[in-house]
Amino acid sequence: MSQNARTTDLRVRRTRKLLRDALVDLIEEQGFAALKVSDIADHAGINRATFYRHYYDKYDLLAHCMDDALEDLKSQTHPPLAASGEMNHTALGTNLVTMLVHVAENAAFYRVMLGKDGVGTFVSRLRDYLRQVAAERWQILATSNISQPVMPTEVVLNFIASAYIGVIVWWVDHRCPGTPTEMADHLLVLTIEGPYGALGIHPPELA
Amino acid sequence: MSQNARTTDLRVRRTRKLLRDALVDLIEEQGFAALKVSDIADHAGINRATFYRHYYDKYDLLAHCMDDALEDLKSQTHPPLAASGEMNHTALGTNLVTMLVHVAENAAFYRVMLGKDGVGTFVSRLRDYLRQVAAERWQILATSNISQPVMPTEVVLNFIASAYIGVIVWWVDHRCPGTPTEMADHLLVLTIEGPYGALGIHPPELA
Amino acid sequence: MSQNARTTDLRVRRTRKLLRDALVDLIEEQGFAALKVSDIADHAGINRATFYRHYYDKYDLLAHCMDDALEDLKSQTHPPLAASGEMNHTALGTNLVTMLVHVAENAAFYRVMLGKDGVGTFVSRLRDYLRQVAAERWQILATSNISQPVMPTEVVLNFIASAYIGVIVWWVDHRCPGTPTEMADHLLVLTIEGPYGALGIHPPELA
Amino acid sequence: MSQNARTTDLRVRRTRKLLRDALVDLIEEQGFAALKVSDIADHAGINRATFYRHYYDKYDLLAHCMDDALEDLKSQTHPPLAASGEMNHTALGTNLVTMLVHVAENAAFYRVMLGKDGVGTFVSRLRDYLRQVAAERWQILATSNISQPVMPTEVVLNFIASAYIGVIVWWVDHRCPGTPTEMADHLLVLTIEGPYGALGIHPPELA
DNA sequence: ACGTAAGCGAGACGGTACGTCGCGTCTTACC
DNA sequence: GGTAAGACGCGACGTACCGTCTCGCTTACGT
Repeated sequence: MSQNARTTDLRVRRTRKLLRDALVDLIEEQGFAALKVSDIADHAGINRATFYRHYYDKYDLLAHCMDDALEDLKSQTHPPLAASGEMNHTALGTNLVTMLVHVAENAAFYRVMLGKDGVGTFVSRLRDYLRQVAAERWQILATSNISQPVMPTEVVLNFIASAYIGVIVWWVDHRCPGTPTEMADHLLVLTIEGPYGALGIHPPELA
Repeated sequence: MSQNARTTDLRVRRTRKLLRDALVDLIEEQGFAALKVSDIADHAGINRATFYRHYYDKYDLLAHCMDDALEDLKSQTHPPLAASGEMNHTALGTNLVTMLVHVAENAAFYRVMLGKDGVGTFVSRLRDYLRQVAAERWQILATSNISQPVMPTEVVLNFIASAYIGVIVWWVDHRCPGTPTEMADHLLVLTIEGPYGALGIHPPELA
Repeated sequence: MSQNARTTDLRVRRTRKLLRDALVDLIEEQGFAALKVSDIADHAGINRATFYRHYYDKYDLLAHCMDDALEDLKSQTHPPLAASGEMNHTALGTNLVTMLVHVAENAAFYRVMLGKDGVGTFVSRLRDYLRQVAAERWQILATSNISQPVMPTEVVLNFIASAYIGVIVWWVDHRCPGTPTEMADHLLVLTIEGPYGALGIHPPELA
Repeated sequence: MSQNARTTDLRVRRTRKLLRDALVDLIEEQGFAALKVSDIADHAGINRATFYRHYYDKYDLLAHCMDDALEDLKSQTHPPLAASGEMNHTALGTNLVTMLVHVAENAAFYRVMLGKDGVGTFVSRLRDYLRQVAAERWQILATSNISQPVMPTEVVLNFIASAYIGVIVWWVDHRCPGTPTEMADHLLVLTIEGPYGALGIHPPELA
């Protein structure tokens, strides 16, 4: 159960991989809540008792899958800092593209985790991560672009993080139309110019 | 089980109300997944077998609670059409305020349904509703304010709907700071000027 | 529930009769153990709640049916005492015939109560009654026909009582072949000459 | 559930034995009808769910107990055929003794199964067996001892089989007074000379 | 390379919750 | 007052899935 770093036994690694793959397959078919441990074990061609040698329960298995995915995601994105310490707008866009590429590569997984009947916990964790990324970006901008915020920063960060997830959900649900780069552009426009701007609306009088 | 509108028997109505109240109470304490039917029945002071005379299972009970909440929400908001057929910006803001008041009144329910370990289905349904409202709004604006959209409308609608939910989640999780009117203002600013604008950032060059 | 003698209300008498008839009908079809109160009530065309106004449960109803039957049986048989105080062998045979006529008239009831999956309690009660009748007969005979018994009287009485029931069971199970008088003759022969004698076997040496 | 002959798993055999023993104990205390599966499981120190892994319900368990007992009984008695093909009266008596020894050894079981509130099915099965044994005996006698029967053989066989059961019931209910050999003698006398003969009555005139 | 400790399959078991059923009580309305 | 209709508390039912536990067999590892 320990998962202690670098388990080396081939059989163990094989078993765990089979189980994790089975999990994603089955969540897609039936949703996570409906899954039974025996389903997962059967689908993986693994004895049920063996499942318990590696994971406490299906939630534990899921958590490890989420860890893997988020670990992978985090390892590919880096702070958008220019050498000068200023905002590197290119890096910012690059990060978005990187993230969307990762999502596209694991489209089945994200569709399953974020969609209707998705896994609330994963949504939460992903949102937290996006918020944190946005916060870091804001930290950098704030130093160079001082201004008085008209609302709590937290509100804006939650707005952005959730909005991004909403777009990602739509994207994977529709089998990732367009390229990651195009989607990243859309997100940047939405972030900088706002939804109205993205729709081409230039509000006349309103505040 | 029939649930046929306007069940008249007082005992039946009483029983169902007790069960629905118990559900919300307990989701708050333990989360929905961890709930047992016997917990709900006990907390409601109802026999477990009686529970099954009214609902198939806890999911059915939950669905009815969601129906009630969304029904309530929808009945309070109305299309922001001016008499002239033009966009009524005042009505638009009023609708937002109305919605937030409703959320604040049912803060416990929304905190529970939308938060970490929330109920994916409810998030979906609420998002669908918000997207639909946004779509209607956009229909009205589109006729009077023609312009070429730079991205699929669907992307923007999902962006907005999810973003609103993200803000609502933050709001109820922090016990609804500020007034509904202030929050509605924030949302309008975020929608019209975008997150950067809301933070007071006026991006120099980026298009 | 009181059953107090001569309940006079016509509706009550009608309800009880319907229920008792329904009981016998249904025991025949499904056996007593498998019966539900609602089955009985339905078959009787009576509301289930009304059933409980008259009987505690199906066992109570059954007990009353058994009481009726045994009451009826007992009221028709009389001690086989001649005026002289001696055994009246004619009366003895007459009693048997009377009993068998009663059984034949209630064949369905006895078949149901005594047969495979019958009601143990009724078998017991009937056996007790037969044993008591046999004991009385023996009392009379014993005074006039002294002899040293070779085994406890109780053994013989149980032998006879059970044997009679066995024959009755066979008789009603085969739809009462022959006349009650013939059966009574058979029983008398079996009782007086014994099974071997009844089969025409005259054992050479034994005993 | 398979019960396939010679289940080899020690745990399975142990569990089934515990359950069967518990059943007999509890029938004695409360009667079969009043027993709950949970009572049996508790008394056996077995989880209720495990009960259902081995038996459909309490009736199934009972049936298996009856099978065991009758199997045991049958395996100990053998046809009373002399080498010459003639009736072996010694073997006949020996069989009776064997049977009564078996009954005495399982007195609790038989008291419970045959007594008041006994199990009708078991009484039936035992009676069928005794009738069959008697029939075989009669087959042998009939060839050597031709005579015209005065009543259907079936009547006599039922008479005997039921009578024997009646005596057995009395015997186990009174904690098996006397020796099996003595009881066997009584039964032989009753069978050959009849109840009147056993009581020392030599009926004067009646034919 | 090979003996041995491990991982594994099979399946019995204790346990908990499920959804159902039938009981017996009660209330309401009708006749 | 007797009855019909039906909600309800209660408790047992039989099932499903969980997580644990042997018990042998097989398989990769370490010397």
